[in-house]
Amino acid sequence: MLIDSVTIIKKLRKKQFLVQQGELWKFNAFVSSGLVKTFSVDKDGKEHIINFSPEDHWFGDRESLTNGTPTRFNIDAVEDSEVVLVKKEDFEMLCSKIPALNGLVNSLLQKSFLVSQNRIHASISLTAEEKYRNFLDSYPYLANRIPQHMIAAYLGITPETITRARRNNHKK
Amino acid sequence: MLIDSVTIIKKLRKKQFLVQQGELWKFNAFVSSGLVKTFSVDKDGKEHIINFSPEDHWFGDRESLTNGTPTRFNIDAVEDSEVVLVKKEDFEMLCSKIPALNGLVNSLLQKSFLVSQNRIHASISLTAEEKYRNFLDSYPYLANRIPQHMIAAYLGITPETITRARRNNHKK
DNA sequence: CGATTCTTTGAAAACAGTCAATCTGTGTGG
DNA sequence: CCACACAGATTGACTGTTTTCAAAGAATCG
Repeated sequence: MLIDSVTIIKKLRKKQFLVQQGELWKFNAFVSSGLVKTFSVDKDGKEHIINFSPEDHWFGDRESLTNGTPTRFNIDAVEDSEVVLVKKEDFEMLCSKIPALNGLVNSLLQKSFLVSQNRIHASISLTAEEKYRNFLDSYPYLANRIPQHMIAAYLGITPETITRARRNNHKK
Repeated sequence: MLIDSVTIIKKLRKKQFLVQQGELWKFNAFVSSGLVKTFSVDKDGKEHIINFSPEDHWFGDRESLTNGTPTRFNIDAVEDSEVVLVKKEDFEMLCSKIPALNGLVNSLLQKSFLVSQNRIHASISLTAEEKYRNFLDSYPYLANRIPQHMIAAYLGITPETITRARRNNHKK
């Protein structure tokens, strides 16, 4: 089958890297099961999480993919996962043979953009506590799959602050 | 001409609203001259700026446009501006008559997404001072057109913090 | 279990926000 | 052209939130 011939199935164990900063990223990627995260590591060794991608979500570094520049991010598995990779050229070939794919890509891109915009809005208008509660509201199905320190790294706050936010929330 | 027949030219004076929260946003919009900003106002009356759009940039609320929901944002003019509006239906008509437009839309969307992602990354990994310097580096041509308190509202920090960042920076 | 990873706690320090007053510059109307 | 008003920027003192650090406590997993 056409699609099968260009897909690469890859199993990742928890904590296994799919790509590391400095490498080139050449795929459109899809999580068929599990959960992967995209993150950077700063000079102090701290992780900053750009994105969580659970099953049925597309992911990858569009910047590296589009511009051919080395990626600034790492991608690894939060849980044991299975991902499907399609090389950029193969994906473009698919798009030309299956025009409807373009619409799909477009709507995914649009959704990603809206999600990003909401995250920005939360990021500039909420307190640390509110950011955490907002995360729980937005991703209730993820909250219990992701360790607290990773949620902290995603929100740009510390794990301790989350602990304290929970304590406060409990009292209410 | 085809395009002329569907464009609406609108002049905005500084501080004039183009749309306010709660209304429906039905356009694809382009700044031909000047500078507009998209922002929310919270319960304390504080502005949070989602985006600055200078000349030659597209803007609008894609969420309201796509989903037909009332917009959560306001858009007004930072400087006297001229904007070009194309109604959603007209724009779709143009897209069907000029297929190349779809590619343009897609690449604009992709660019917006990458910009958003960088902003998120800055937002979760930098200190207030670093965010300000990063803004100056990223948008040197905007920094002197936008009052400091608006840059603060864009970065999610206070104008006073920017003043102090400048003072520190000067000493170096 | 034993080891690792994750979370919680408390105390201190750093950071950024708030508030109120002052200073600066700009533009407008008399 | 001046004077005044207004918006924006700066300052300093203070407050409050968040981070940092180190230690101890859960929880999880091989």
